[in-house]
Amino acid sequence: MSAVRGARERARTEITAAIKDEARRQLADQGAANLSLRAVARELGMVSSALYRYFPSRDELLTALIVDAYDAIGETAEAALAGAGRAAPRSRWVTVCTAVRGWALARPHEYALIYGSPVPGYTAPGATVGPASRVALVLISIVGDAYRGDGVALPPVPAVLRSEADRLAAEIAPDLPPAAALALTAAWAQLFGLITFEVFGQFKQVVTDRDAFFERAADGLADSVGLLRRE
Amino acid sequence: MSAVRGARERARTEITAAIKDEARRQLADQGAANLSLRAVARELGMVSSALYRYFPSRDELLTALIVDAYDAIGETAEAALAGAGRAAPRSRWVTVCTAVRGWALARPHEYALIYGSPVPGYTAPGATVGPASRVALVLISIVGDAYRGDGVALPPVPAVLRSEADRLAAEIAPDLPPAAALALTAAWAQLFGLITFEVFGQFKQVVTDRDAFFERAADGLADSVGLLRRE
DNA sequence: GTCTATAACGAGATAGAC
DNA sequence: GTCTATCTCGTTATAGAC
Repeated sequence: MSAVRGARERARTEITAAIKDEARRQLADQGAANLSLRAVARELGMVSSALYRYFPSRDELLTALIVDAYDAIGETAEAALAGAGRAAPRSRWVTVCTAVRGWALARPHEYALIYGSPVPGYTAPGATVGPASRVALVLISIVGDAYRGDGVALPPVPAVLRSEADRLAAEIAPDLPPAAALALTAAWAQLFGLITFEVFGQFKQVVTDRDAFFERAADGLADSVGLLRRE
Repeated sequence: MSAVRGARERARTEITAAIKDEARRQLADQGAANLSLRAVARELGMVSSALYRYFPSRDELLTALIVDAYDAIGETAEAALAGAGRAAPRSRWVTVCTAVRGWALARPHEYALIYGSPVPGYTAPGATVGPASRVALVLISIVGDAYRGDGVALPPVPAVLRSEADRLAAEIAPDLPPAAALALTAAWAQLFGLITFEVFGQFKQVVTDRDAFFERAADGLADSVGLLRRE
């Protein structure tokens, strides 16, 4: 009984994975807006109605792909942080940024799914919020370490942003000073600006040595969140 | 004779504009990937083949929309710069950044067309390159002014990026020091990172006072390109 | 010459009967 | 699950109105 249950579960997992793999393949040449359950089914030799046993709608399949992508890029960031060991916060920052960029360049279509244009007619459910924040949490932890260590220098928060900065710090990083939480939020968006421009081709005929360029820019972002340069 | 020619020209211009307007409307609820010549024609009471008198293909229509969008955001930046008069470079920088952001927030779908995910199966022709650089040119001119004025402070360029920075400066801003050209390119991408996160909803439930947040972040970008803070 | 309309192609999606 | 009839699409050829 439980062996049967186990085999069934295993088959279900495998088929679910196959569906997502095929859907990811179609993301590449059709785009998320044109993801079609029927086409996925056809390519897998199934009939479209069979897919509904695994994903109740196209939107649910999309959500699964989005969650997977956020998880994958988040894991990449976490692994890079773990691999950076006891390096200085500034060095860990650059390592993590570079790893995130590497993931994006290797999987441009999955990157576009989570950081590109919203899919028309689709609104992300709450289930995507957690996975979506994993990269940010890694960045927060690095800056948090720095605040318990070397010390950090940041310009003061202007009066109009005092309450915003307080709220931000309270919600995302209670152990960070408000000025750092504010700077971190901006740096987070700016990091993905660099990656997006590269992945989406805006640097074509502009930046040639993109590895070095990115590392330098990520280093600059470390400045903006107050991570001290190694003496 | 020339009056007839004039009337024809006028009609042609009007219809071309109507086609683009309708296409833009469809961008909003269908997305660029699903822009349909037939649907545009139908909505305009024309037959699809008639559209080919105005746009030789669907991709050419897309290109026209992209060029229009780049031109519009570029003109917005140029107008903001002109309106900023003789203010300090740092203040002009923030003004231009804010104007660009304002355009993007007012026209999220056109923004997505030019700074969002690439349209599958479409490759932008060379004609988009010029309009695409107008915002960057405005930013370059501001920093250029600062270099002829107050003076600027930037960290030195690392050895690996020396030639990249030299080439960048030579190509985009011959009157700027290489370090500034490098920093400007990064700030350019980072600026659109901030805007993209806001337009695409990544700041939802994260940043609440987005006006003040953006102004502060744009101010930080001014730092990163070496514009001096007003004493 | 400039335009619009009709009709058609090949490909693909979709809805429903079976 | 399968089949079919009916939709969509981009694009082209062609004919005729102004």
